[in-house]
Amino acid sequence: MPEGPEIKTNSLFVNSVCNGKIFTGKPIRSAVAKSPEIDFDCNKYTISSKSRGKELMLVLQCECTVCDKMHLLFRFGMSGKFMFTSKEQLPKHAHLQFYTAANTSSAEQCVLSFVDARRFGSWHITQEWGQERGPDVVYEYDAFCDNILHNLHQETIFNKPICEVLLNQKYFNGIGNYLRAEILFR
DNA sequence: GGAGTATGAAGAT
DNA sequence: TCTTCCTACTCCA
Repeated sequence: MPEGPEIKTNSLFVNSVCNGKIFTGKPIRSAVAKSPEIDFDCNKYTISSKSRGKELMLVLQCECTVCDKMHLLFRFGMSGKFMFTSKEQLPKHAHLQFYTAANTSSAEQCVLSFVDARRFGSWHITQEWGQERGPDVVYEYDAFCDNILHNLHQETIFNKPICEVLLNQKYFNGIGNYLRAEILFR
């Protein structure tokens, strides 16, 4: 699933389902996950999201003034996605789980989870976007264009078949195999 | 039941 | 440039 548009859609989805919700407790990591534990044990926090190319940033914001925000950078690999379900319907392959507080407006406890069947995806505790990845074509259109126009003279990068150039994430952050195929076909 | 396929990308050669 | 990580699904004998 996940190339730029799907990452953006996932980010909008997270913001939609988490709007007005309070989350609680330390996020739960599955036993087989390779990405780090999240030491953010907060009684009441909110979750918001933003995206840039193939990366999605979750922001955990504690309601108290004592705790700091925590930023988590996600890459989705080949099969990553976010889901929001009841605790009872937690999907298989939910490798990082954020639980809503039980006493919020909805009666049952819900879970925002990062689901990734193939486990090629990852998360990192950082607020920096990937250093080797270029601007987002939607959210940073001018920077996206400038980045390409100012580097077009670099023959080792751009003097190649366009089907190879389009996969260079330093300039086309968010383009993957299916998008380059669609773009070149059209 | 086995072979082949899948939207990523780090690490080895 | 090749290999590896991993699961789910389709197709075929």
